[in-house]
Amino acid sequence: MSGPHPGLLMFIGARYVEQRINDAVVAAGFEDLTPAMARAAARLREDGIRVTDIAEQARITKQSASALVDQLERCGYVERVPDPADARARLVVLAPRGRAAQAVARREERAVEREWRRHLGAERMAALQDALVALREVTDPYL
Amino acid sequence: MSGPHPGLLMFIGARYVEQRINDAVVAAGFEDLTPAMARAAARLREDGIRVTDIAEQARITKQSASALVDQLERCGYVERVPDPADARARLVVLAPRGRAAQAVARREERAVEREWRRHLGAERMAALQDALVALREVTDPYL
DNA sequence: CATATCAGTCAGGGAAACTGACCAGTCGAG
DNA sequence: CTCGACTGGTCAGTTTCCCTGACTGATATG
Repeated sequence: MSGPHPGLLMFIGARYVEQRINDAVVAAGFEDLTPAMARAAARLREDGIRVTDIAEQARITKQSASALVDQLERCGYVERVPDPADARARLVVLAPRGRAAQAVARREERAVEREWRRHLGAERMAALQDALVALREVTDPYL
Repeated sequence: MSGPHPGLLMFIGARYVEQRINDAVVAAGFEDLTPAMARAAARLREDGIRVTDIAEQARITKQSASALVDQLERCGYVERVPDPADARARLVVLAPRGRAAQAVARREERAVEREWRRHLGAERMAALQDALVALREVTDPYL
């Protein structure tokens, strides 16, 4: 019919972005940051997040999330601080090193976006963004 | 600026499709087919394919590809037959059970596409497809 | 205050990928 | 035609990532 399935095309695109960002972060000297750690770290907010929430958003068990946070903590990317609102919980917050790595990742993300825009033109890029956002209503149970 | 990065949105969409297809295949009684096996099996062609080529296309090592084909073979989805053109090689071909599973997967794939088209409208769906195909020139080294 | 719920850890296991070393068949150059 | 380089594939061993199940301690609810 109309060529490859959009799902496959999205997979290719998503893999490309992840690879680009990972390469950039590693090249910037953060060599101990694995893709899985990065995926977990991507959920971090300024005001901290609970391990359980990371797990839920990333669709992994809290044990897996906890192990990844362990690694991130050991490598100095994050810290665990007590949650003032709930004595059972602890908040995962970015440490300075994590903040630096995140800046590199965001910069690369923007670079990829610029390249795509240059390749597609502003119009088609906007159409892509629009369609993807709209699709999210169907494909993302978190929203 | 303009909401989530397209790479993330693509990831969400791709994960959704993979999940839907996997669920459908499992529901149809192919419960021993893991996502990794399915990803390898998706590369199969009517006329057979070499393990090395599966590895290259799926971007995994030939050892990993070989292990997945082992599993697929053990579960009756594929067979390995000698390659008439090269005595070193063997061709991986679909067995009847694999053909049946593939039919289910293709049907679900089309169902997802229909749902997306209904949600977006034909026009935006076409724009999405168009942009994704164009992006592939940038993101897919295989083309 | 008793019980159910929730945050998180501990222990153990399995799937899927990797590297490195290796064998056997094929191909091209001398 | 044969010898070295290349290629298809396997074997052995390891790592990463994620899972289930059982558990502790803190909080919330009746």
